[in-house]
Amino acid sequence: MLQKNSFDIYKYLEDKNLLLNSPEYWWPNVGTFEVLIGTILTQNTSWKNVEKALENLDGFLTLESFLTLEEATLKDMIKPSGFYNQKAPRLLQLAFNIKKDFNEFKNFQANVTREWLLMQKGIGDESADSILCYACFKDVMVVDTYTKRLLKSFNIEFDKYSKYQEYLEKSLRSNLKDGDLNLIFARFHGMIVEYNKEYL
DNA sequence: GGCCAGGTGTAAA
DNA sequence: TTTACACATGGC
Repeated sequence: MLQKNSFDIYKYLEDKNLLLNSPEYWWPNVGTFEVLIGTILTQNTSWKNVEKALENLDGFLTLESFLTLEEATLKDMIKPSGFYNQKAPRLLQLAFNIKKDFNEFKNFQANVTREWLLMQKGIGDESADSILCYACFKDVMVVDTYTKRLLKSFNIEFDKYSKYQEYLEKSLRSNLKDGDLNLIFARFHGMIVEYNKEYL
């Protein structure tokens, strides 16, 4: 039996023009500290609720300004995104550790590793990869609920996150090795999300 | 009113 | 190593 590879799926999604009216990157404000906040706030939470929280955080979405927030204030601001009692201290600890280990956000972007991210409380596989892809522009493919649901619709399932990621990245790396892989992975992820909203 | 959403950490088997 | 559960709001 012939099994689809991820490049087949990529082309299938491309033909549907799912990102026709979207900016280059589907995640808002890529390459900024705000991406880290959004990544943690959206854990098991709809993006609509995250948007409300991000609006409340207006003016505090840089590393330096975020670090001036009191935990109680932050909890109140991110309340719409849920799980605020655990997200608030985790976000502050993350910001503190970035300051401590990298001093500036741009040094974090250039030098952070997946291992460093996974040591942070509140960052697991998916959040680490979202940060690497959308905040640091690394060539990494994010695996989320949408991704798994799409693959399942093609009868493709794995038992571990890393196997999903390997499946997704492998044939794109070999077929599109001369392209901007970061942007390709980001758009692939974006198309997967839009496909879910439209068809699944 | 119940179920789900762009997961993660922890405790118990 | 796997499984179960807590975390919490807002939309449908």
